[in-house]
Amino acid sequence: MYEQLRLDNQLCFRIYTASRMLTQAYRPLLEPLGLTYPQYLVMMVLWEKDNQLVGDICQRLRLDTNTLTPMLQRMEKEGLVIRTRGIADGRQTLVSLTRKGHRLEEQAKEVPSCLTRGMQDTGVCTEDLLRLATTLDTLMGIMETTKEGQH
Amino acid sequence: MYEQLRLDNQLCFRIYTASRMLTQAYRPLLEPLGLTYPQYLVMMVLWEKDNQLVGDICQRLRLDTNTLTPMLQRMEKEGLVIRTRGIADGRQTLVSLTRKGHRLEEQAKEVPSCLTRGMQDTGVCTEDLLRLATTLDTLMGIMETTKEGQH
DNA sequence: TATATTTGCATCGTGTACGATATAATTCAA
DNA sequence: TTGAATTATATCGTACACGATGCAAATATA
Repeated sequence: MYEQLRLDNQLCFRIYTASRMLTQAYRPLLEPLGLTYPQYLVMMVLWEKDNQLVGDICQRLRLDTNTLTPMLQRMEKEGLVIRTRGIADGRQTLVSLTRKGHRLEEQAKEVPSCLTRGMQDTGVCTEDLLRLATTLDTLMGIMETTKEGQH
Repeated sequence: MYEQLRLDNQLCFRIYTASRMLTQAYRPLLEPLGLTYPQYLVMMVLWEKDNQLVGDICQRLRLDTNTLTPMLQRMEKEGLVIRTRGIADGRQTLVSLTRKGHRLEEQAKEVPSCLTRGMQDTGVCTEDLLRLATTLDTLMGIMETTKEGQH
């Protein structure tokens, strides 16, 4: 029995599980909006700035086109976005919000607080969560650079 | 523009991205073993204790049978585990390591240190990572209880 | 003890993730 | 300027995740 292979010693398993649990926590809040969690992320990117290229969204969410293209196609079918071929550069695809997609922001703005409310008075202080965010940013920065080192 | 909908303010997005990046970091280490990251988790559970029920593994990894059953079937086809119907209780399925599955532990024991080595001298101290783990545990504990409150 | 309920697992359908490959538009180079 | 590399997306195949449903074995109940 190797100590380093114990599940409880795996930071990665914690992050993996926390990620799934958070997505599940979002589900009941996003279902009324007709969004999955990854789609909600795309919408946040577009609410921040409309009319973005597929590549822009890829960069922002750190997802590749092989994940985003089908997702955007589903969102287009749902009437949330429109995909138009680039005029200047014919290879590009521009993603824009529809009126429906824009309106959804009003409903979505309640989602974050709904999720946070459930965590009030439960022992996690804001300070802990800020530190969590900072450490994750550091960790991701490292993984970003070590990944590049492999090329 | 609602401040609470800014992507950079989303703790969940950080955890979601960190989880994907970590899985990607594991990939080149696990590929020689013929394992995906979720399969590696199953193997860790079985290396800790052989001959476990599907339900035991589900509980440990917080995954449902609709995820694990197909995964275990693939692993059985790869010759890593054997699934046998429970004798005492005919509904149960017992998952056991094959000789090949056992042997894999010897190779796998190098994986965690390989991953950690790349992070040496990069600014994240062990203390930060321990705090990260603690906060995540607290967070998951909260989500566990608030989820139950919905029933 | 016959039937209703529960339990443990499997199956199905949809939506991500992601490596690999394809394709068309653009740019580079000879 | 024409063919070769590059770039921006798209498509394909495989493997998760997970809600919903199915099913047989076990248990509870009348």
